[in-house]
Amino acid sequence: MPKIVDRDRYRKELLSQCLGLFAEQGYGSTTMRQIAQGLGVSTGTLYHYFPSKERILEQLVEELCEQGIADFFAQAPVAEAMGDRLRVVITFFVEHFRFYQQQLLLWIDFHQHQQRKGIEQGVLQGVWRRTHAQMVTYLQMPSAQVDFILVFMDGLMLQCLYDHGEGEADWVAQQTELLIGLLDRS
Amino acid sequence: MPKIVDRDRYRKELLSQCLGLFAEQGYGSTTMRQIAQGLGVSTGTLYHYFPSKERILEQLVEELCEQGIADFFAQAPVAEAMGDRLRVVITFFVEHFRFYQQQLLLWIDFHQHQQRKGIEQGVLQGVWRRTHAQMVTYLQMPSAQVDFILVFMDGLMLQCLYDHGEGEADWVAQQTELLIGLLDRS
Amino acid sequence: MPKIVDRDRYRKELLSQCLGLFAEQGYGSTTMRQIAQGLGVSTGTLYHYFPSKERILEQLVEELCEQGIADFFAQAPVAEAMGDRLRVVITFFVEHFRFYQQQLLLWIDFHQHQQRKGIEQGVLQGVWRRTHAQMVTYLQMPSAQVDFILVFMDGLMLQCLYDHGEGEADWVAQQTELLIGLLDRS
Amino acid sequence: MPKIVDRDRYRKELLSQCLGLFAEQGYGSTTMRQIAQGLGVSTGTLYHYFPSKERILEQLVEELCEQGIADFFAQAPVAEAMGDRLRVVITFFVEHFRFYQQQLLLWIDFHQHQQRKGIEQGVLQGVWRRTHAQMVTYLQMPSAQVDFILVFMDGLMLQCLYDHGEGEADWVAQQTELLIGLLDRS
DNA sequence: TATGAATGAGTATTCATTCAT
DNA sequence: CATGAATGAATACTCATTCAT
Repeated sequence: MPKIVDRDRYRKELLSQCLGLFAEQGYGSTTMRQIAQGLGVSTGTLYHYFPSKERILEQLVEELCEQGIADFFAQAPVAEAMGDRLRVVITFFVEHFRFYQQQLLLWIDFHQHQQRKGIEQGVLQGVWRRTHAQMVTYLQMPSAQVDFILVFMDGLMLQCLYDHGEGEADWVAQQTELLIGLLDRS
Repeated sequence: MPKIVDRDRYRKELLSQCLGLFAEQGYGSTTMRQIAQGLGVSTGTLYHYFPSKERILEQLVEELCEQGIADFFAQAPVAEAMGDRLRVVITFFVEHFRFYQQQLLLWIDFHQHQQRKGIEQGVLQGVWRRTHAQMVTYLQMPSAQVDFILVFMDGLMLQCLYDHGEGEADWVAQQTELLIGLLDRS
Repeated sequence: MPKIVDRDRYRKELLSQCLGLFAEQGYGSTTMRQIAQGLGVSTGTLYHYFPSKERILEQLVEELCEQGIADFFAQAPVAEAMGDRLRVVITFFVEHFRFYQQQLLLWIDFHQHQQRKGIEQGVLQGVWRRTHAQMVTYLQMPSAQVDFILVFMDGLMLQCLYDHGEGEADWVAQQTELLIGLLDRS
Repeated sequence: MPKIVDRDRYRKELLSQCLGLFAEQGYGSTTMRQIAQGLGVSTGTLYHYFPSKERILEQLVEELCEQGIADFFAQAPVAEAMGDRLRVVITFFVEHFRFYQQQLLLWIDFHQHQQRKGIEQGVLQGVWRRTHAQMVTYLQMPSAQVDFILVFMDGLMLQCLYDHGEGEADWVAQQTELLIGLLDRS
């Protein structure tokens, strides 16, 4: 039994390292050899833990969904004022910016992968809806406004992909403040 | 099999059709054969117009940059009130939603492609900055607010990628109204 | 009728220019486009005069055979002394050194081409035998010695392929003198 | 499917088998598939040992240079009389006739390959010069005469390419005897 | 369990050949 | 006749996957 736990733990460890690789190169342009090299193992070992390249992508998405917002609630304090709760969300988001950015890119790859295979986009839809529902619960704001916030944060990650090298943190702070300001006033 | 007279015109025609293909499958997962098939030509013809798959991506990005926002200004009426101008922008954006969405996906692919080749991200940075500058000119709003609008629209395109099948138009309308409302009040 | 003569004359003209191309790059590594470019015509025109790449090689070999030693006899004076006749041969050979060198390379290509197609080497054998016979007639020397001379000249062309850039002429003169000297003494 | 232990040894083994293939068909007309088939491996394995077709040719030439005349000296007895030493050389040459013939053809291919790439012919020049120098040392004959011998042997290999099927051995013997006779008398 | 050599189907690219103009 | 765009089979090369060690 402990053997299996270890194996699974290692598998997840490898999996999490794949996120960066896929985000950087794109799933389709990343070879199994590159992945193996990136993880510091041989291709043979890679195939011990994952049956195929396809399954790496799929398991990675599944894994991230499980985690997902869970991490946030495990740590997010309950705040009285809505403004405070919004700040909590944004602070958390900013602190894990790279991670969410990589996750975003992964979802795009996964989306294209599903499309290629002619599969319905149910998985990502589910992720998005669960995330949305949980944010509504936490923020206690109208659904449309929560959407607005999430959409904005997606856009923020995208923009940071190809611009704002040095001044990125400042720019993100400026933009998030703008968001908070606008929502406060409403 | 008619002899093409305007070689460059035809090249651009082919190029523009590549956008949809790359957006759907991702650059790395789209084969030259698929591209050729999608364009209704043979692989040989494809190579008659483009020296390599890589150059298709690069030329496509270059081509879209030239066009870029130019299309918008060619058609956008000058409005007195700032609110009207914002509506003009958003209406234009919504009307060309699919196109901008595909362009967004292409830029992500291009970004990863550049990263793979160890090239600086100057091209996309330039595109973004020019777009920003032109929107500032048109909207006559503070730079930060223009950023906010563009970021939001990016996020919108992303979200529509994997959700909102039927009710997409409504949802987009709701969200853009929210944006306009928030900015109006400020 | 004159039309045909013209066409044929032009075909031979093109053909003769192919010799240099094949000799330089090798038949297998020379593309039809390179040939066309080298001849200053389009690939379409090339196919007006030759049905296939293969046939260019074959026609070229055939053409050269017809010419072959004929050119020599058309010009070679009849000399009394055997030594003089040998000098005539060698002088002629040296004067057309590049041509014979290219022809040599062509024959090697042709030899490999025939082998690839599983064809007997009768053509080249025939060329060689006719050449030999004619040289015996002209030089009036024993068959074995004529062979010796021809073999030596083949070797000379080969060596000059990859050495003796500047001092080639001198070296060839030295070696041919050595040949004449050795044969004289016998 | 045994796991190869000595990677470099195996590489050289494969390499040496390429000589015959290139000599028979010519480098440009030999496909990687044919090579793989000829070596009894898959194309994948071929690329596991060689980065490109081009490099096979280049490595093959390099490898043969290293060996080169070394093999001769490893076995050649020291003879007193110059005539005896010449016989040793010629005997060795005749015994390895096919090998030298194939090497000759390879060098022609390599020469054309270098020319195609616009590279100076230094490699082959070097080989030839080293060979020449070593033969001068062994034979203790004047440089010009050694050249004469080597040139003659080159020519001999060439002639045997497209003639003398059955009676080849006899003819070679006759011609080499003629060479020895001529040089003896001088 | 881990390795990396081996495989061959699949990918990008080339090239002899055709054909509408 | 001449052209060069178009074709697709063939070529060089890659890469996910397997398997002996």
